[in-house]
Amino acid sequence: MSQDLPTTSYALLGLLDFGDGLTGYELKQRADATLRFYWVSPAMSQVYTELSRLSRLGLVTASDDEPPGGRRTRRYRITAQGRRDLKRWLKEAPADFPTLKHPVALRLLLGHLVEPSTTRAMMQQYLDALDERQASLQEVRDSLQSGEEVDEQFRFPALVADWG
Amino acid sequence: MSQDLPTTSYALLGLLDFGDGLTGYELKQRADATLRFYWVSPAMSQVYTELSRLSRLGLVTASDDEPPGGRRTRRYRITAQGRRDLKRWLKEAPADFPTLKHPVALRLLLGHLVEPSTTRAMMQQYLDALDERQASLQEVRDSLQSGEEVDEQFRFPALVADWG
DNA sequence: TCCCACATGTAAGATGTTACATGATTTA
DNA sequence: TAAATCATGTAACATCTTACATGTGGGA
Repeated sequence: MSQDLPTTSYALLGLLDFGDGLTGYELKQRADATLRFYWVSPAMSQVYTELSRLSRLGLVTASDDEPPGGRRTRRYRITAQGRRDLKRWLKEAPADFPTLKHPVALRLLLGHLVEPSTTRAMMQQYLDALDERQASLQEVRDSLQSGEEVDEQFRFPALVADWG
Repeated sequence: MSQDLPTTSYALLGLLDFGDGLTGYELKQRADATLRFYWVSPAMSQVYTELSRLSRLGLVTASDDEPPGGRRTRRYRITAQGRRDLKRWLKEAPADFPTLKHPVALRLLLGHLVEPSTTRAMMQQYLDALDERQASLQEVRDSLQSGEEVDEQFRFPALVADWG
């Protein structure tokens, strides 16, 4: 019990900790809304696999709701053990470096291979998409009130925006 | 021929394009020195697997150097086909968003679970490590002269430094 | 009635890591 | 002479994605 899990597991566990009693589907939505800005938002199917692992390890409990003639849903809650393990991980895991995968920067570096116009077109495409993303981030921001988190979430995309 | 490859393949191909005739070992070093700032630097073993794939696809050629009684080395060069495919990728691939995996930010978000002192300790650890990283980045910077690339490379860690 | 959002999973496959295995050359 | 660096790979495994399969409920 309580071996080391991948960071994604702890991230999901953490999301469950302040939004208790979620379905896998809802959890994925939370992940898309928050996690994606400083971690990867796992695919739907991975959320389910992760949840069944956490359940197997006793870090979450599942409650089966199958109302007569209704739709089957399964709600997950973090257990005391889960909270314990999560805290332990927060304390003990080393402060790893952020990993950035920036395809646009990569291609900019290789830009000497193609005509400047192509690179410009790519950047334009990127900036357009950025605008959309910023808008969606704004929504997330509006939906929160606690100051601290927002700062952190906002920082990265703001910096990326700088880039243009 | 010339299907789509993962971004990492093109990244390595690109590195080969301006540092021709490298061994797998050297390629890995280049990747560590430059790629890691805006992409992941693949593990040694993956570099070799990737090179044999690229070789199989005809995008690179390998020259076997086995001097009598000496150490076996294999140097890789990008082919015309490889350069063509790389250019095609630079032109056609969509301008994907950067992906950030930021364990420290993640744990900051979950910080309410542990005592502030623990969080502070983690941040301190992180900042210390950042200092080292900045120093190593400075080296890379010094070893280059062309202005453009440096800017891009420098941007991210500088922003991360902001964070403290 | 048709489509979209909700809801849950399985299977196959790609990507990428760590551990293992081996050996030569250089430097302290 | 011992350790670090150079050099190349294989095997096992973990992570994560896409495609597939299935079905309910609500709204246009």
